[in-house]
Amino acid sequence: MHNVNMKAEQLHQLIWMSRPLMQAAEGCVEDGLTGTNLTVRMRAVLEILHKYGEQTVPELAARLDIQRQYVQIMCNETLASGFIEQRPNPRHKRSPILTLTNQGSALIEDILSKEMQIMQEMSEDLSTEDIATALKVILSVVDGLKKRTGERK
Amino acid sequence: MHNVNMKAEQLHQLIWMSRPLMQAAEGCVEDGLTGTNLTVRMRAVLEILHKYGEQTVPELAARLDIQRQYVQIMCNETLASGFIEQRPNPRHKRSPILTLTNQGSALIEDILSKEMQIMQEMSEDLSTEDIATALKVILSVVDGLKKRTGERK
DNA sequence: CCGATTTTGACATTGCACTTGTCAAAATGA
DNA sequence: TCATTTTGACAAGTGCAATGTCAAAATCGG
Repeated sequence: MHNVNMKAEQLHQLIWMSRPLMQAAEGCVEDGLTGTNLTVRMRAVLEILHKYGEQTVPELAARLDIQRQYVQIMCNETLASGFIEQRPNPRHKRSPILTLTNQGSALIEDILSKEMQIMQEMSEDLSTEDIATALKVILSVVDGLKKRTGERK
Repeated sequence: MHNVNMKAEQLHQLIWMSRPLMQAAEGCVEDGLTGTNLTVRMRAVLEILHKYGEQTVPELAARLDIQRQYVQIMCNETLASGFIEQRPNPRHKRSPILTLTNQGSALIEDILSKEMQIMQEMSEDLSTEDIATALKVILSVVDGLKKRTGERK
């Protein structure tokens, strides 16, 4: 009984660390972007393109889970700075496929490798099992929260 | 070596779950607020006052880690709706102490207990140790990221 | 006690990260 | 072929803040 409450309270505490965690992460990323002419949201576009390959704006929007209109703006900015380019889309003539330019590809790889180095440094303090456990718990919590949202609708 | 990279990648994945986690958490909280005339930020004011006791606006701002000017607005809204009230501050005559009204106190207790019930349900799938481990990892990561931010300055 | 500094509340402005709505061209599907 | 959907472009609005400024009040150092 008391044990149950302790679990619940720790879970509560864990969940509300998500905001500080996000802020710390974004701050760190932003730091790594100084001198690159990239914004955080342009970096996000490059990262998805690098990870999942070339794709259209609506596909990116689905992946990022934000409105396509806004993703369009992000992508137009990124296009303007030359880190991505458009390629004709055989499947849809109005919606070109976005791909990394050589410059964009080199840049995102450099950024990601520097970020990975930070990850490695930080993971030195932690065991493989603990990290895996933490990830598992978080995935489970996100899932649980989502299931419980909007269920009254 | 390969192990090191796996740790780093899992950590990376964990960190970028913070946004979905936060959104899911806030969505769930918002759900629990329907019908209460409370907004998420008013709830935050009530929660801090409930947890740490009566205090002034600047103290609240420090606790929430946001600008006092904005906290002022949040508190004025909460004052207007009658969930908190002002009490003269013996230590500072311009800065009244904010305290929960009976109504506010009952409301936040009700909200928190409903939230705790959700926490308990979710924690059923997870062991006490795993939750503790996850919390430990997250605290460590937040700490590590913060240390590495702005260090070039 | 006094003058300099700090704290506080109030108000105004601005920025950011999105969402929402609309339109027209184009593409798709029945 | 014709109704529906997709897409890019554009406009407007929203929520959550940060930032700047002011004046009254409070505090602090001598």
